[in-house]
Formats: sequence, structure tokens, C-alpha cells
Amino acid sequence: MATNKLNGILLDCGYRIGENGNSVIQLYVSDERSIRLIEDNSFSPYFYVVSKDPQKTLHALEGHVFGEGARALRAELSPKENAPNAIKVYFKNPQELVRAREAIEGVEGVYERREYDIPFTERYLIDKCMHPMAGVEIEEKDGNVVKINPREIKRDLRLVALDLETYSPGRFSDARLDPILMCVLSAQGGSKVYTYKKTMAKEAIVLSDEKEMLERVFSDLRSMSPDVLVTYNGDSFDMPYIKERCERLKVKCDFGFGPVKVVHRGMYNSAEISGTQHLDAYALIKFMARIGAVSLVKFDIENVSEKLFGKYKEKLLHTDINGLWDKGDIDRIVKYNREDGEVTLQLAKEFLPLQIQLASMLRQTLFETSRASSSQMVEQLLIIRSFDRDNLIPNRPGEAEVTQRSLQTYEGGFVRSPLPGLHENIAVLDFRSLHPTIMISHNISPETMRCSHDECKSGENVSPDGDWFCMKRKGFLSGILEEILKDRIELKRKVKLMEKGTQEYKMLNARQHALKILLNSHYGYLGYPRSRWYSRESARAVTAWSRHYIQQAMEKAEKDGYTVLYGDTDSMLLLIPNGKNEEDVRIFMEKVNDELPDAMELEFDGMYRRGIFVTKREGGAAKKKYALIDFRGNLKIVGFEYVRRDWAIVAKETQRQVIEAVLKEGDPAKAVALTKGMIKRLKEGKVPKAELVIMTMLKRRIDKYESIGPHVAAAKKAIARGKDIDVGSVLGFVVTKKNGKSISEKAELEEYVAEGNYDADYYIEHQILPAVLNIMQELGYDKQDLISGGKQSSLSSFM
DNA sequence: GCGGACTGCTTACCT
DNA sequence: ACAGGTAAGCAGTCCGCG
Repeated sequence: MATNKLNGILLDCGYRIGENGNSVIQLYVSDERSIRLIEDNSFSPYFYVVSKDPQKTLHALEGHVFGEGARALRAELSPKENAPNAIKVYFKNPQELVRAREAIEGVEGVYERREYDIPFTERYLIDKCMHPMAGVEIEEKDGNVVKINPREIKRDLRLVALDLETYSPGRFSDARLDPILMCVLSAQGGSKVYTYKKTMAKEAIVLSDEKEMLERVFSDLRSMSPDVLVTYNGDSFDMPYIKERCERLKVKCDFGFGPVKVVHRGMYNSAEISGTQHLDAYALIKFMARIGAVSLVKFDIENVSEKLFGKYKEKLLHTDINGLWDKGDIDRIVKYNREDGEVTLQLAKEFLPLQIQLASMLRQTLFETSRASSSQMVEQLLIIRSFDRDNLIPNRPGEAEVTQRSLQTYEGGFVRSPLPGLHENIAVLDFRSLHPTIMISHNISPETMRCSHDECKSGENVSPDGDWFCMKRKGFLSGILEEILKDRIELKRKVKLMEKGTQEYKMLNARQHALKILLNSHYGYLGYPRSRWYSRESARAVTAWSRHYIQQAMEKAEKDGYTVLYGDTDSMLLLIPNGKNEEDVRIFMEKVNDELPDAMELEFDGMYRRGIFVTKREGGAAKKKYALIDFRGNLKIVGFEYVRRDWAIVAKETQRQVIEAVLKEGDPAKAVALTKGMIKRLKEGKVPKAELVIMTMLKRRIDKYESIGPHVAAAKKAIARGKDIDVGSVLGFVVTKKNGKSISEKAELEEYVAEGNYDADYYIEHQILPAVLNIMQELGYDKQDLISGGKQSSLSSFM
């Protein structure tokens, strides 16, 4: 009777196949010193079938062989509220399950298979209600886990960042040929750089060659026993690279608990290391950018360091690294490598609290959570809640169904045409979490839709699009959202009272942030063609109500004497008339809130001193483009060329200055002067290349374009010169002096263009003037005013 | 055969 | 690889002209 108890942080879950072919779950638990393994023989993989005749199906399953000897371990009736004839079918191991699920529909009575694609280890964590990255006490007896208790664990995670520098002789490093030159390990206590050339750098450990270096890195890493190993783009670069080098050099690629597994997931890779959590800070920061939690345009580590931490970091190009290495002068490479490690570590520290909360809430390892899209997070949450209430999970749609769904669209949010021109004294109001609060208020959820009760399908309960949702029972999604919203409001209340920067504060704040992410992702998930809980009608009802509420709020504002300048989906900009002030706006807002459902709330965003809306190039008021200035002089520029990466800096910066001159100083004459100045500089050929670069993403393979725009043409020319360009890379090109009919013919990637080689006429006519004119035209200026002579000021008496 | 008008493709933005 | 709504540039084609 062997018993075993483990206390610590639950890091990972894996499995192995036992001697008899049974699957054995492996749990990795980290304590103060190391990471320990505990095994569970008592859990078998399973899925469900729904049968027309359960008894017959049960009988047919007995002894049924699915191919290659795969058979059901056992099967049992497992009636669910949403599937009374469900049968749970267990298997020896996931491999047999996979064989069986392909053939199960041939078994008598079976008309549907369910939950057949939940990975085994993920299934375990869900079913056992386990919380990765949280404290746990696990009791095991004779190879079976018998008890799992949550435990409060208060200690910092052991984080180690790893980063490689590699040799790249005139091409991108190739792991089959080019050695690793250097490797940094950064941890709480500091950084060590491993290399094999002489250096004065104190942080360096100099070994005799690459092989010895790698062996030393692995042995040091194992003794550090990191809970989380962090890289920057390690999924696609460092991990596959180190793995390949290890194979070539016959070094055991062993981080402590076994090999690195590089998985190709659609367009991306992921590198999984069992027993520790490999966190790719690059993947993480991309996710934060997608959800709008950080705003970055470039994602190289230097830019990230500067924008996020205000820390300048010198960038070494791969040619520099090669040159210095060949010269034997590697001190600068050591510094560069160390800083890469340190920034990577800092990034992990910054975003780990949020990821830990998500992992714990979603019963998913940090590895999975940190690579999940927001739709995957929502789906995971719904799967958990479905399991907890003993319901069967809907299947994923097949490709044909996905295509069908993609063709069906629905109307979105309401965008009000703005009142073009310059305005003063503006209030901005918006609905707090509009979509989720609508879902809560109207009980919107796929299964409550169009219920049969007469009371539900009449009157106020029917959406403007004619859909209704049951009033008698709480919807699945809407119920979850209601809980999340309630929990988040409570957490925010607590956090507000706490001292900032404490461990507890960071934890709770991260928790409310995690809830916010989940809250805001449900609506999109409803309309996402690949989702299990897809419901176009539900999504449509959400937007139908959203249009109703924002328009109603606008009408109320107008009745109260405000002019609605603009509004988009959940927001409205109000012109405050003379005699009214912020206090009046707040009173108005409260009045609206009193008439709104409980969960819904109109919020006060701020007051602005001036704002400008413009006219479209082809006439009519331009939506999604405006600029505001508050009473402290802060500009808020929305949708204009200034915020777009596919405009040259020279145009963007001129536009910003023009907006500033107009909004801040009320001085259009200054705007004219500075535009003329910039045009002059352009004509004189004085503008540096860096200000002329236009950034555009190559969104597909170069041969997949039917229309060859400038960025595609520039890419083609670069490829002809031997450059490698990946899909998804953001290209910078310049419009050169070269003769040609089209812009495309004149466009070249920045790196092939000499300073001064630019088409001044293009930058004046197609960059500066369009960017400036749409603003100046609102003030009564025209093109003639901005080029050469012209009138200096024609502004009416507005200022 | 020319040039402007128009359309479709493409990207990046907003909420 | 969560949704729809929108502006705008450029390439390429259409169209009227007479």
C-alpha cells in the first residue's frame, strides 16, 4: 500500500502508456525546490455516443473491434439533460479512442458521436476540476490519485528566460548548418551568458565549443528547475533550433522532464516541454495586442522594450553578430544576448499574473492558455461550464458547415454620420461592455432562442429584428456572462481599495482583467463560424438591440437639447450647448441609466475642448475619423491617416501638426505655413528616407494576388534580388524617382533605396496634400492655399 | 486612341 | 483564426467621344 502526497503548484499534465497499454496521467507539481511527478492510473479516455436504441448500442459495443484491435474498455448509459440517450464509451488509451471515433457511427443505433475531440490531458484537468498554476495537494495511493485539494501556495514562480544567438553567414540561420554562438539564461538572481569564444564580459561563461556549451546550459537549467521557461519567439525559432543542434551534436536536449515537442498548429508552431511551462513572450504580446491591451506596431524585442518599459536597447543586426563573432570581438554580442534575456524575463513577469489567472480559471496549462485565441478561451470556459452542469458539449462544425456559416452574415452596429466641421465643448458617453450587458439583459443564448412560450414572443421581449429569448429560464451563455460581470464588478471594487503594487493587488487585478477578456469575447464567438455554440441569430439579436439602445440614447440626448455630433456602436459624442455643462451631462446620463436594464450602463468618458470631423474625399461626412482635444491639451486622433501604418511619416507627422495647430492653438494659418514648409523640404529633396517609408503587410503568398499594388510590386522586385519574404511580414517601401506609369513601378523596398531617391511629386500630391486637405477644407481652405502663394487665412469668424 | 469615370481589390482602421 | 462597418488608395477596365 504505497501512498504519496504532494503539495505545490500544479504545472503540467501529460500522459504515458503503461505496460498493459493503459494510459497513465502524469501530473507535474512544483514545490520550493523542484518539480515532482505524480501518476494516476484511474482515468481512462472516453467520448459519448447518442443512440436511437441505447440497449442495442450497449450490446453492440461489447466486444466490437474498431480496427487494429481497438475496442471499448467499457460503456455505460450516461443520460444528460440535453441528450437523454447518451452512452459514455471508455477506451484503454487515446490512440484506441481515435481509431474508434472514426468507426463508431457504424455501431448499431448510434446516430451521433460527441466530445470525441477533447485532448486526453485537457479532459483530465476539466473533469478533475484542477487549476493549473494554482496551489494543490494531491494524494495518490497505489498509482491512483485519490484526493485533490486546493491549497494556498505563496511563493514566487521560478522563471528562467532563454535566448540564443546563432551564426548566419549572409542568410537566415539554418540549424542544420549554422552553430549556436551564445545562449543566455536570465533569472531573478541575474543573467549568465554561455559561449565559447574569449570575452571580457563578467556575465559570460566560456566553454570550449558549441557542444560543451549546450551541455552546460542544459545542466544548469536542470538545476535551476524552472517552473516557467520563457523565450521570445521560441515557438518558431529558439526551441526548434536548439533541438536540431542537439541532434546534430549528439547532445541530449533535456530540460528536465523529456524532449521538446515542436507542434505545427496551422500557421504557427508551438514548442512544448513536458514538466515545465514554455512561455513564448512573443506569442503573448501578440495576443495582448490583438485584444487591445497593449498598442504596438512593431514586435521586435528592441521596440517592445522601449515602448513597454521605456528602456532603450541596442539592436545588433545579424550581420553585426557575424562580423563581431568572426573578428573574435564578442563583448557586444554578449551584452546584446544578455539584454535579450532580461527583456524576455521582464515581459514574462509583466504578463504572467494575467496568464496565471486565465490558466487557473480555464483549467488549462499555462502553455495552452498563453497560446489560445480569445475564441478558444471562450470555448474552453463554455466546455467547463457544460461539464459542470453535466451537459453534452456541441460538436465542432465540419468544413462544409463552416463555409455555409461564413456566407451568412448579419447587420452590425449603428454608426451615425458625423456633423463635419470644427466644434467646441464636447462630451463623450459610451455604454460599458455593451454587447455582454445586452446578452445578460435579454437572456441571449443559443438554447433560449425562440422558445415556445407566448409570453416570451411578444412585446418588449422581442428584439428589433424579431428574435426573442426565453424569459422563464436563464440562458447558458447569458448566465455565465452575468456571473462574470458580477464577479468582475466585485473584484474591481476590492482592487480599488487596495494598495497598488502588492502581490495581492496584482493577483486580483489580473483576475478582473481575465474576466474582462472573457466578457468581451462572447459576442464575437457567437458569430464565429467555427464555434461550437455558433448562433448567427443570437449574434444578430445582440447587434439589433445594440442599434436600438444607442439610437434611443441619441434621441434622448437630442430631446434634452444636445446635438449628437457622432456615434459608433456604443458611443456618442455630444455637443454641449451654451448654458449647459458637464454636470448637466451627468444628470442626463443618470436619467438614461434609470431607464436601462440593470446590467446596462451608459458611462461618462470625458469632456473635450474641441473636435473636428471631416468630409469624405468623394463627399459626405466621414465616419470613424475624428480628432479631439481635451482641456489639458491632449490630442485624441481617431481613424485619420496619422494612426495608419500605410502612410508615410512625412504625411502623418504633418497631419498631426496641422490637427494640433487647429485644435490646440486655433491657428489654421500656422497649419498652412507648416504644410508649405514640408512641401518645400520635399521638393528640395531634403526629406530622409525614414520619413518616406510606407508600411504594408503582405497578407498572402505573392502569387495569390490578382491586383499588384505597390507593396506587392516592391516585394516581387526584392524577391527577384534574392530576398526571402514571409507571409505576414510588414514591408516598408518608398516611391522612388524611377520612371514609370504606375506607383507600383516606382515602389522599392526601403532597403534598396538610396537617401534622396524619392518622387517628391508623389509624396506631395498623394501623401501630404490628401492628409492635410481633408482637415483644412473644413476650415474653408483649398489646395491652392496649401501650395505656393495662395491666401494665408480664409477662416471665417469661428476662432 | 485617349482620358476620365467607375469598379474591384486591398489594407487598415473603429467599436 | 471573435464580429461587422467604414475610408481610401491603386490597378485595371469601361465608356464616351464622334
